[in-house]
Amino acid sequence: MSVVPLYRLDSRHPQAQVCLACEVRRSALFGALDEEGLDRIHAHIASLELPADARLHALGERGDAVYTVRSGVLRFERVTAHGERRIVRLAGRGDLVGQEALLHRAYADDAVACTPLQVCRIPRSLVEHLGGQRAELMRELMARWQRALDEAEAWVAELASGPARRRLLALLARLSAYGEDGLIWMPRREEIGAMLDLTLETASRQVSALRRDGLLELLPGRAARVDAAALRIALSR
Amino acid sequence: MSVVPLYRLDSRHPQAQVCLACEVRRSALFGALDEEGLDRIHAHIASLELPADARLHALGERGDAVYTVRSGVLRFERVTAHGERRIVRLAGRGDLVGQEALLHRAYADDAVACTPLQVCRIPRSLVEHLGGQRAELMRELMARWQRALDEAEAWVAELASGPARRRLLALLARLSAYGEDGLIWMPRREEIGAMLDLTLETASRQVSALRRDGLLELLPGRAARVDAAALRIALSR
DNA sequence: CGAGCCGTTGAGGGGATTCAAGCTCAGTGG
DNA sequence: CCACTGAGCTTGAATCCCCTCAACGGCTCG
Repeated sequence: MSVVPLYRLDSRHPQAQVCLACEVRRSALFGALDEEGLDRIHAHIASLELPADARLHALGERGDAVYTVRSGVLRFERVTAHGERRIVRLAGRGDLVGQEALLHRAYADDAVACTPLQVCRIPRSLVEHLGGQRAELMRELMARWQRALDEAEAWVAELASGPARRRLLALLARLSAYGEDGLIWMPRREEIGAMLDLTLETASRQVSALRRDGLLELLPGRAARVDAAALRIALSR
Repeated sequence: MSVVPLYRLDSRHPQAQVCLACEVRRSALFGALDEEGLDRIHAHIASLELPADARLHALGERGDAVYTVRSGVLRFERVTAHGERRIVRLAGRGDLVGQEALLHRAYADDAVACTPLQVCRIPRSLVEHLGGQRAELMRELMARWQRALDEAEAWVAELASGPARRRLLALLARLSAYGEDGLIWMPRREEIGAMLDLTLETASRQVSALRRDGLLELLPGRAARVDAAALRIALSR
């Protein structure tokens, strides 16, 4: 895990320059702050880069920071009462990760990078400090909480029901939303199983079927290209 | 839907008396407020009672209030991209419902009473007004958001995976948490199907099997009694 | 009393799992 | 250089669980 401290990149507005220039500013947590607000953020935010399969935080751990995703995809995993690993949610650019830290609570699941990941680490103390003064920040926080809830509910509705083929199609549709023009992160078969509640063999068979149908093209290095138009058609019946 | 306005129950502390006396105060949204804080809440909170199967709010609707559950169980429903109704989450005493209203957003799902339901209706304006002054209220709000997220993730992990019998056992375990000493709300078979992604026939067969095993006893009027000890044992293998 | 809703149970078929073998490919070391 | 190894993926065959289609019973209500 490589850490890039963001302070002192500019002597006058140390963090401000970085956050203003941030590629995800409009969708990021501090997008709600004006320049003056950003000016108060000094050396508190750090940019992290994680390789794929690295863990951002662990279930049961008590953290003191939340993260916003600048680029990449990450997954939230838990172990069920019966000892099976299940992936319960994904997050991508602009999403907030590890909100439990704001409540002084242990993280509810493992957060693991799917792709190489860039995140901003925001200490709880900073949020608490700014939160008191800036109502927009609280609003933005609540909006992100709601987005996560929505994602989790949509997961139940779309990815956890119906036959295997449709579940996989729905998963590819979600992954497409994180990628660019059809280029997606392609999970391992065992991971597909953990997301859709299938065995890895069934996942493999379904992937093969979509490849035969020309809907999906596997690329080297855990990537793939999906035919967005064909995907929509396949999903609609 | 019967509405009981809560103002003027006491001339000096109109709402305060009610909220202080509230049976769920410790776990309710305004439990974080002290007496002085409660004193500022005048005629703004109303107590509602809904019969079973009544809708508290509808998907797509823009509301201007959130609700806290005082008693009863309610469910959140959505229609999938393929037109099937799915139940994605449950809420019970102390849970917050309709948070989308705080963000000026449309509700993300239907909220329907499972049992006769008592809720407090809290206007958005009240939360906005108090939220600026009282940081504890914001904390309490965030905690409830996180609880909902946790519930949704647990739903994915526990109720949406494994064989039908285990899913039903997991569902009964959750329902037991809402009820008292084994007395639970017993969903219709079709509703069990909508929660666990099963057909109503399969749900019925599994219910029958649990009855034969002495784990579950059906009572008149959509109620049932579960053997908590036997349930734990059955779940653990 | 018939209509409709809800629940139960049966028979048959289909889709997912299980068990198993073989494949590709990258890394390792003889 | 190439066999050796192990991880990930694919495919086949048999089994099993759940779905589909169907019939029927209890109950409420017009």
